[in-house]
Amino acid sequence: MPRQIAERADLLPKLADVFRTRGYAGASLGEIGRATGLGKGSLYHFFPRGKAEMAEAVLAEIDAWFAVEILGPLNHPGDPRQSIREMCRAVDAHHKGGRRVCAFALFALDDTRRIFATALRRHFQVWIEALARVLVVAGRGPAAARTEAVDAIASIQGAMVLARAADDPRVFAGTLARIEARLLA
Amino acid sequence: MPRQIAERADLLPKLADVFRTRGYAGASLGEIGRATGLGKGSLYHFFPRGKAEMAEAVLAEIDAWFAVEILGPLNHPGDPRQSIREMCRAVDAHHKGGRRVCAFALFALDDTRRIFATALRRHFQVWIEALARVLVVAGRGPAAARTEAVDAIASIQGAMVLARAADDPRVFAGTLARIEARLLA
DNA sequence: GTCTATAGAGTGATAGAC
DNA sequence: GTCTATCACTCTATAGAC
Repeated sequence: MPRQIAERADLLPKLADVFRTRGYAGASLGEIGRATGLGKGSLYHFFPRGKAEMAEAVLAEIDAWFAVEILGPLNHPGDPRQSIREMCRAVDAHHKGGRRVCAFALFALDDTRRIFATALRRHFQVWIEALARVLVVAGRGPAAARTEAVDAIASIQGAMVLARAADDPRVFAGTLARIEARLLA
Repeated sequence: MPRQIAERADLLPKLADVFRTRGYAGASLGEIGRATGLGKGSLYHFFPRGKAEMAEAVLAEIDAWFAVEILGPLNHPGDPRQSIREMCRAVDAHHKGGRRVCAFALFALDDTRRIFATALRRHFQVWIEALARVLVVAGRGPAAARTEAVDAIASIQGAMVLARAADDPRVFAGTLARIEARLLA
């Protein structure tokens, strides 16, 4: 069947699922092949550099989603409180209410982070800076805005850790609600 | 000559190092053998159930350390502010100032968490409850103490994620200092 | 014929189990 | 050390679109 059955873009959500559940080291090509329904030939056709390129593409796609859904509201001029509300709604959607981890957080914790160091650094840096700018518009001083942004984003990541450890997504939802309340205060 | 050169207890710190840097799936027996200087035969002598038993032993050893260094001060009757200060000092030591991840957080994020679900749930639950009790002694209401404990511990975990992503341990130190200040407020 | 998407046998290396 | 299974990956073959 030589006709185009799969497109690279269609593969990315399935790849993301595998990396999110297994981690980078734990995601085997066998599992990836099963999840996508593709043989190794097809996978290497789309991603000539193999697993590393697949994970890069997944991170890039998440970043593209972030640019629209998270950074978009934050960079949009207007009511900073509205930007914060939209960010928190998007964060909840991204994490499926505490049931889905962020691949960036997952990759950051083990030595997978060395492979994707640049993407990891930029992802969180851009987010922190965008949130800090909104907090300045909302009336914080520049230094306080920066630390508050760091702490809010750290809390989001940590809430996912606790929710997964407790096997209870509500831990994430509860913490996210308090983060939003504090940012809006 | 089967003379006893290694003891199981002496292996645990080295095993912990491997699991912390590679993750559970990424930690191979080859790497573990290299780190411990032991052959596979010796490893299976000490841990008949293989890699899973090694990781269990590592988590149990961390929990034992936690019981003394973190839960000890929290459960010790006396000045709650002093308990909080000692907890934060122990947390900083445990994470080597942001340079070392917590194996529980690492295991919680991917599907390794299913293997160690009970240990993960209990680890954070016990910590949250002990910190919440201290906050009640410090004057918070029971519900506020509980949410504040959850948020503080989530922030600690998330600060490690950000510190690793930024490749800058100071991110952890800064956030931990602010967590301590808020708990003491 | 060329190009692209596919399948999968086959590579050596290495995995975990014993 | 020895075992088998599986790893990431390579390569050949092939079927259709042009």
